Amino acid sequence: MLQWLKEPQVHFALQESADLAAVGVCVGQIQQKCGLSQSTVSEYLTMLQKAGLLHATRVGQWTYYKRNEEAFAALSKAFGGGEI
Amino acid sequence: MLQWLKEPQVHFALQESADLAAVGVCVGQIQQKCGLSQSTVSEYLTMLQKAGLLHATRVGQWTYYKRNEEAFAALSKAFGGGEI
DNA sequence: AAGCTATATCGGCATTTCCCGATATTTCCA
DNA sequence: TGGAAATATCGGGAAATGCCGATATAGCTT
Repeated sequence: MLQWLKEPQVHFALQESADLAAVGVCVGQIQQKCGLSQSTVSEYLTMLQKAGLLHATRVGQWTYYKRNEEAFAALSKAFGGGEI
Repeated sequence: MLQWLKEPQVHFALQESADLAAVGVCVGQIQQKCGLSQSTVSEYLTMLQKAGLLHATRVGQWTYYKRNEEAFAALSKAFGGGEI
């Protein structure tokens, strides 16, 4: 799921006038792709957002999620920096 | 535990003539330090070894575990290299 | 061989995590 | 305003994980 969001243009069909890379991908699209239930996907994305790994934007009835690359860079640094 | 094994000389008393950095740390020492049961520690170390993160060396009645830094480097690279 | 020490494996209980359906909430549209 | 669509939250069953004591195995030492 996180890898899909790394390159949304590659993995998701674009939604009307929405710019996938800029605004993100909505729950329904991800749900459809991964095959889990709507509640599970929503829950999961909410967790990742609360953990700081994703950024959520509510637009109308949709919530668009996209990666917070800074958080991933920090994680990467933690690994590479010998903290683990 | 993995962080302790990063610098065994710092976290463990050396055992007789054993070179901690070279051969590793035995189960008993780790168990004593982390406070979990012998079976739990052994089980955990075995898992990490099977996962490729640790290297095990049996010497007499002791099994010495040390980090497989290459595996950690690969993990770090996976994070930093955009695979995640 | 007998007994001791260090480690490994097994069976099982307690807790946590995964994932779902049902329901609530938010927002749009007729 | 009433209803439909998208998402969020709740309650709970199933599966996985954490950790333990008991027991098995391996390698001393006498």
